[in-house]
Amino acid sequence: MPYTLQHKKASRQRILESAARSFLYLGYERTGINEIMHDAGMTRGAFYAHFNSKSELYDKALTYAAANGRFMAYHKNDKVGSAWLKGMLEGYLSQEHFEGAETPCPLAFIVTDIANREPEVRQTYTRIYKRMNRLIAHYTENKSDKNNDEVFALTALMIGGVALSRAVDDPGLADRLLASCRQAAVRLLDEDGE
Amino acid sequence: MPYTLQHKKASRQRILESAARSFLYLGYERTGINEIMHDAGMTRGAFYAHFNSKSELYDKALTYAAANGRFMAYHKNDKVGSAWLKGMLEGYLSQEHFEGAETPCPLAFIVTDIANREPEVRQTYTRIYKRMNRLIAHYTENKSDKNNDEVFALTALMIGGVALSRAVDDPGLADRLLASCRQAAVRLLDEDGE
DNA sequence: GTCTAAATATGATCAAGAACATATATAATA
DNA sequence: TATTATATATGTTCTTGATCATATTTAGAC
Repeated sequence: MPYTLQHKKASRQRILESAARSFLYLGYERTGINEIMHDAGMTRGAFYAHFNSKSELYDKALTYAAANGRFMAYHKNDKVGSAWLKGMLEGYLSQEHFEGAETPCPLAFIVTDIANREPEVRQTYTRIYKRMNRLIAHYTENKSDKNNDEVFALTALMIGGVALSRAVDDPGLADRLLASCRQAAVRLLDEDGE
Repeated sequence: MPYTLQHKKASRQRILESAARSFLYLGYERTGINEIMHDAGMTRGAFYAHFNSKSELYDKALTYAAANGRFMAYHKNDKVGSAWLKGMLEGYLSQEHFEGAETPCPLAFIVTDIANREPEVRQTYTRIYKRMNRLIAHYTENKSDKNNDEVFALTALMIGGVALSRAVDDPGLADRLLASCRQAAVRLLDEDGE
């Protein structure tokens, strides 16, 4: 048998990394297989030994980006309760996140692209979104036993804030709007805590 | 002189309408000049008598969509203060808005597409976004004379909520998250009012 | 009615990019 | 070292779509 299995796995990994970066920053249509493969140190032909289509790659890259993204990074640390929440908010609604973070949150970077993608992709996106909410709800420790739907507003605020700060032309405006979102997010959290 | 001037204006109008719809719902790359012109009752050749490029059309369609969009529609009614605000929120964060409204808000429908567009387009987007904030701030009537940056969080919540509800796979989830956003928005407003 | 300038239509060009088919290079095994 | 299965590379096809050049139609002016 040729080429060790880990060689192939490493190649696939590099493809996923470069695909995730490109898809998140340039969107679906503007990223090409050629460039992705070139960034991964290969040429286009090798692509089809790893994935069946561009759309499938998008799906896998989305999952990959979510697992390694800014948000999940915070999940790993050992803070608890509101300390975790505030730290996560600071990081998520930050300047570094929207401009050039290595691992941005796909939920925020490609919200608008998702509606036109294949059903599988939308399903993947939805799953990731649900997980994000579930995770935050866990840290919120809502006393009342009603559902945790308040979290939806918080995540919408986070995702909207980051997406907007990226869209907007004016860096100063981006900073101000992120600051405003941080404040509002904390306020929403404090109320829910009661 | 051939063709009356209003004839040309009417054609341009139809192009803008069909372009706005297509750009908002399908995004930049998935909408083609051919289809836009066909929807407007012409063929591609006629396009260049009205606009210089697809990118220029996008810019103009964005402005057009903003002027005729869901948000501006509410600006015209005669409600005042918090009545206006709550009505606007109900309409903006509504099911009809994210699924198939004739005139959706471009800020929410194409947030993520903007970062990769030409500078002129980003400038236009930013201008529209600023106007939205200014308008809401006007109705908020903030007592304190500090800046009105709290509005940024409100609009981020609105835009994020609508964008997410469109992305998500599950209509029930979309409804719940919109409801959550409506509640949170009102809460944010009530606090600012003090 | 004829003429003319501008609006619209048709045909052609050109580039980009996904997908595939075929070639080559690799590394484990015998 | 020869073999072989598989990873990667190269060349090609095909489609799509923006743009442009050239026709044709239109409605007002003479």
